Amino acid sequence: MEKTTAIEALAALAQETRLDIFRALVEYQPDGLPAGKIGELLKLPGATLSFHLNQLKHAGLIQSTRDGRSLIYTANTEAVDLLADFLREDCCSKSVGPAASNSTSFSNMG
Amino acid sequence: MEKTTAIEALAALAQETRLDIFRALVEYQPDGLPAGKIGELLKLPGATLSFHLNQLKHAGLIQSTRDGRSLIYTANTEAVDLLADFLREDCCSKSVGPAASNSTSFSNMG
DNA sequence: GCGATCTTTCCATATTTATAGAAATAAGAA
DNA sequence: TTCTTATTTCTATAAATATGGAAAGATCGC
Repeated sequence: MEKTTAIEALAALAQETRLDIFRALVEYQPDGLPAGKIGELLKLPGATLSFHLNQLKHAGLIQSTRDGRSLIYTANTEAVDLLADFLREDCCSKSVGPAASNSTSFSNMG
Repeated sequence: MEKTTAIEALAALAQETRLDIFRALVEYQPDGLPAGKIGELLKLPGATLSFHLNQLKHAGLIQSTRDGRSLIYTANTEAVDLLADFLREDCCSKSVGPAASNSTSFSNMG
């Protein structure tokens, strides 16, 4: 996962309203929810909701399909899994770096 | 992990400069780096660096210890692991919720 | 087409976050 | 104590993000 992609996903989830929206969509997997229902559940005015849905969509965390007058939003849980992988592997996991002077070096193993 | 704690950690990492700082500290685990060295590596003015270090510290992602005139910062990789766990488990993992009408229901298993 | 419903975009405004120079604080050295 | 180095806090400012009313765009039923 690209660093910039990860930052966008992190930023998208680093906001209470959006995290709540996303969790609601995860809860209603795999059917998803129409925008109006989300706004009803979380008591959000249309414009505010739409703004946050857009952020989540741009970050690749949700997608939408039209069903008549409604837009059904669904969570892309795979994107979250990739983000978790990024945090653990590409980004921030424990590793022995240049300045390491740890006493439990395994440099003469195998 | 609390939702608010997770949001603070997500917000802390959702910013390029801070993510870079954190990654540098992970790379220099477990010794860490003095603030000045971080600023030198990432070419950041003191005040800007200090601002971001503070954000990361408040989010529980790094900590500091004094060594003479220097403050040595170290990454708290465990916090990132907990954040990754939160994303996978408490928050956003695939699950069958209230509205689920999936055709691969296991309701009459076992 | 017209009205009703669902949702988005437009817009103004409020709030939060980032940037960085300058002054202040902390600690060791002379 | 005074100087030097390392870092933070103060302060102002710029930039990005969030909020929500009002208008506009889609879609359906009549």
